[in-house]
Amino acid sequence: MDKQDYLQHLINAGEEDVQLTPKQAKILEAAIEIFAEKGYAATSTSEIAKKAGVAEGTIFRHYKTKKELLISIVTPGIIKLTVPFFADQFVSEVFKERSESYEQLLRKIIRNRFEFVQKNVPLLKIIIQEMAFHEELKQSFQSIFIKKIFPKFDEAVTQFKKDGLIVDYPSSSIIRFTMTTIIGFIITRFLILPEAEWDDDEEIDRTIRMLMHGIQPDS
Amino acid sequence: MDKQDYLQHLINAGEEDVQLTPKQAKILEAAIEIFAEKGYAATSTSEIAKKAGVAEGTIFRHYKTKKELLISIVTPGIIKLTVPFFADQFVSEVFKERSESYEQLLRKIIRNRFEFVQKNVPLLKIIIQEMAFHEELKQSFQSIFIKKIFPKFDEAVTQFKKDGLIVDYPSSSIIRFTMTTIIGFIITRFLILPEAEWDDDEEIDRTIRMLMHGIQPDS
DNA sequence: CTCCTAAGTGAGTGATTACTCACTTATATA
DNA sequence: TATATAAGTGAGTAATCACTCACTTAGGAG
Repeated sequence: MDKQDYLQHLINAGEEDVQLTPKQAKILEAAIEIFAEKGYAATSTSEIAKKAGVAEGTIFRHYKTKKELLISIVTPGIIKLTVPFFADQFVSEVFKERSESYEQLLRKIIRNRFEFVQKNVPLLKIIIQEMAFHEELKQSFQSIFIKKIFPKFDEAVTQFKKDGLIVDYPSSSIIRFTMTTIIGFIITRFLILPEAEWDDDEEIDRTIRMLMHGIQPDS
Repeated sequence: MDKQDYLQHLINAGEEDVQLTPKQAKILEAAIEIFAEKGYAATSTSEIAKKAGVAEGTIFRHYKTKKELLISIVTPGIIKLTVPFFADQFVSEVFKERSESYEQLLRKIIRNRFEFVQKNVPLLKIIIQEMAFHEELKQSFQSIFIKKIFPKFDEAVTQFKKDGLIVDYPSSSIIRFTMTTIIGFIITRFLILPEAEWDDDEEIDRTIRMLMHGIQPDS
């Protein structure tokens, strides 16, 4: 597989849940739940089988190893988490419509990813946890980030800087600050303090406003 | 143990490395390294013993269980990570010297924690990873945050708001934004992209400036 | 009905696991 | 010097692990 095909292959992986046996779907469902709760290494295949209501051998009929099961969960998960940045219309088009501001773009991104994470909290937990320990997963993500997300972000930021709409710092710093703000909010909202009372619309709005204007009073 | 003593007991835990046997120190050292690299659940006690150069039984002479070994690493780690917010002079005094701004306070915090993390990257990895799976650890941290960190932060933010030096949003939003910015930077710097080229002084300065003034151009 | 293949099963296996225990060695105190 | 206590050891153990395999069941093609 050459490098051109690599990302396409990854993307296709996002749709591979089409031809799943009912029992295979149950296995994935159970594995996601338990991996998220206890972590991959602390989860036994017998436990997954029990929760999925299948024999332990059935897991290995579909996945050669326990690790292959993890990968078949996380890799499509990474795709789905980052796919808005793949879709050409998402960043580039928004960026081309000059009427729209960087602030508008950020609002779209944060709302879009907020809703995705809301529906996929356990998946996000697994991705964050297991990327730290499995080199292949980290590299899948890094590859996507470097080839797809960063260039588009960079294109937009560079243009907005040129137009004098955002501050003239290095793009890498602006992108890092932007992403940690958005990701930090989403992680706080769903992983760290999911049970606090959140006015989501208000908080998204304030987060973007602080990102754009900082925490000094309006001048 | 009543609740008053609880935090004091946690703080004392930070100094318990005084009366350590040489072999016990080796065990802790080895465990920190391997836990950080492979995760607690994927690490065997035989592996720790081997790396520490001791017999496996020696580990259980000092720690009743493998989990007790983890706790005796992470709990003091949490203390050391958060202790600047305990120390009365750190936040409150800075806040009382009105000549100093919120920006100055943030610079002190970010520099101080930057240097601590720099010297304790594996420890930070373990804390982040294992808090997700061990309820006691999560609660230790939450207890410290709610009782010690948040109130002092809140006191400072409220005063600065009153003085018109920072924007009049809810303190919880300002604190969340401030913390995700600082933590996001430190995690990016040491865990996500440790091998990138960083001009640390410049980047700390820009991070605080973006935090204070946002990413719109200077007005 | 006869193949064929894929899906599903669960008892079985060798390796590894956290932890124990009877024992030795070292240190301190009386 | 005698004695007690703590530190250190490593062979041993029951439990659990990921994975295998001979087998059954189901469904579709000829």
